[in-house]
Amino acid sequence: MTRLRYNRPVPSNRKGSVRLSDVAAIAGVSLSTASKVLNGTDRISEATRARVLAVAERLDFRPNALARSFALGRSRTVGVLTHRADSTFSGPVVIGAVLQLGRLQQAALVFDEDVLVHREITESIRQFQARQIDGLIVIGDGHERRSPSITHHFTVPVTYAFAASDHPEDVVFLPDNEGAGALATRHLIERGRTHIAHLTGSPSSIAVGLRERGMLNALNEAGLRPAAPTRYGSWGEGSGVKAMQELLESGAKVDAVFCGNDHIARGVLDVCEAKGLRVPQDLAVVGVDNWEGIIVDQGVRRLTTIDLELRSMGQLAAANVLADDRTPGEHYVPPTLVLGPSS
Amino acid sequence: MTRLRYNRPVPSNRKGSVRLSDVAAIAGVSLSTASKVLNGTDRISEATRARVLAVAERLDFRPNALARSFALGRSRTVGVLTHRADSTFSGPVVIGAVLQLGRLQQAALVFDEDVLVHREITESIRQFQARQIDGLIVIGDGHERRSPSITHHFTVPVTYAFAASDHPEDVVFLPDNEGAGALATRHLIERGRTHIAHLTGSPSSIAVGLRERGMLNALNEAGLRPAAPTRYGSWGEGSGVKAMQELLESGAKVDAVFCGNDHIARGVLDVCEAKGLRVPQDLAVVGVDNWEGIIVDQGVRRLTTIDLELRSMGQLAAANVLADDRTPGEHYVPPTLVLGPSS
DNA sequence: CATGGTTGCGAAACCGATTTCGCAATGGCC
DNA sequence: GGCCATTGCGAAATCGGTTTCGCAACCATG
Repeated sequence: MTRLRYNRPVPSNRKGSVRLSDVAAIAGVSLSTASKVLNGTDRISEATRARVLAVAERLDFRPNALARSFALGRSRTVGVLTHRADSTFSGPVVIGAVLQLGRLQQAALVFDEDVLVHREITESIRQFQARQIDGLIVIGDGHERRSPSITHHFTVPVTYAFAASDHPEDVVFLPDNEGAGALATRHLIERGRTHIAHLTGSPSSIAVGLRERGMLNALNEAGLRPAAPTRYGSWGEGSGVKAMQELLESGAKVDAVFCGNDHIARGVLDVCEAKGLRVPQDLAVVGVDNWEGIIVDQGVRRLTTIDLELRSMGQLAAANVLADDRTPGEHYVPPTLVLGPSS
Repeated sequence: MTRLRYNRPVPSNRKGSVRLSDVAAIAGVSLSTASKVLNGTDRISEATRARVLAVAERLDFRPNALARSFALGRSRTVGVLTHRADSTFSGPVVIGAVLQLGRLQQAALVFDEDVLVHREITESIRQFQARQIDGLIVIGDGHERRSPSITHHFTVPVTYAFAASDHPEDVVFLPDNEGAGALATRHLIERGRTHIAHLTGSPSSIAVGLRERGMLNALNEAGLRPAAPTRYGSWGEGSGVKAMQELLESGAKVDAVFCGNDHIARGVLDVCEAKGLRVPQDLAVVGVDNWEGIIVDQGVRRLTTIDLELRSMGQLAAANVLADDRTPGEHYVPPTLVLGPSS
């Protein structure tokens, strides 16, 4: 009767994990052969392949990612450079990017720089280089300024999101403000509205101009014209109240308003309630940003709104930076319509 | 006249980067000595140290992080396991954690699991192990359920945030709901209020119970009692409207209300406006969540509110998982008071 | 049968750091 | 002067994979 052979773990490792050499030894092949089998490179006979795979499976072999990275020179880590990631709108972009990276088995090394110094090598850039990142995602703050291009500091792909870069060959993902304006307007037209006004924020904002253009395009397609001159203001609820009151006082015939954001739209709703205007029967209202979607889980949705798909933008940027075909230039992320009771 | 010696790069590397061996060769020391100088280990004469450091500086030597990780067996990567990271409240926690990790030069490998199967080895866990993460942060969804403890699957530290684990020795960071209730109430008392009511969400929520207790404690300290029985409801604005109307109809004397969240508080504000109650003179209002702070950049703040500091929670969890002293048990993140015009 | 190409696999170099161990020189002490 | 401990430094092993190169066996072709 033979002595029971206990299930002694195979490796004599420091961490007790199974190494490729363990697999090779047990399968009776060389290290190189085992490696080739696992990676599918080079020609290997079907018999050997099967044997190695079986042993690897049995030992639950998991290649040491650190050794692999070292040998390949690829870190499976992507740098993410944010510009005030704690701002309201950047958050979803960062989350979208980081989650997508996770799905692609890539770690994210996220640095938040207060200022992006133009074309200068910052400490963050040096860190990224030292860490041998496989790619870099630069996430802006969604404002109008172009980010300084830092692509030339890297040999790995760099993708920009939520702020244009100042180099035309860079790959950039941006919200489609023009599309948002068109989407909102077409929706209102489909709902039978023909007298549509635009109440929005600061006229100096490029985004405002683009949404305006999108709206005008959609109106033109339908042979319509704006029901009233666009009213500019600030981005707060109070501004929406004021703009709506003035619009009503102007006596213009209006059956729908496209609002620059959801705050303004809320202000409009408040005025409607105060004045006894029924929404959407008397006036349809569409906002932008979908923050009811962000904030409200249990709350009641009051608004139809345009979601600029910031999370998708981060997701697309992450997928892009690791992709093979990266078309240079600015890519616009299609917005979506979120239906609510206001239209 | 000697020929000009061009600034030929030193290394014969594949990536053209400076290796430690380059530094050592030029400084005229061995690889090991150079390594010891750079890491401060072992005894080295001042002269050699200075020489090596000077050369390293001159060549702009940056150690290859991949080789370093491999040799040390530490990946400088922390796993982050989220449970629906796109939910409203988890987002800030994830952002806080990821940014803090970046500050600590650690990459984040973020996996989002739809379900955390109790104590089972999921594919995510296997991936984390294969990637040799240096630590793991488990971020819950802020709901009441305890996350299943997965600490035993890892040899590296595991820290939980935003959901208790079901193992008492785990390190857990949670919002301080009791503290939030107390903070809000003390603030109202300091403002001279003595008739304080509580309008909140579902009575089955543990968070609600804790906030209630915090409020009662603070009232007791001041020798006060609630101005009215707590009114429960849902978490939406409509619920706040209803509760406030009922409170007024009940005839109770009330000069302040503590609301379960900012939606409810908004509903209360609306009722006040409709009934001609001045805020804060006739009625002070405090909410919870500070979503005006999250959402509004330009908007006008209407509410005083309690910020549960979710971002800080992520930050603390990240710092903790890499720290040396990790006290087991549940740690409560102190909430902050955000002053607004409603109190 | 000679030749040349293909197939299957292994030995060894390599990636770039850290770390162990040992040697020689130096210094202190009796 | 003799002995031992300390100091300063280098040779070589190590981490665990990937990859190059070459060898031997086999096959097909003329």
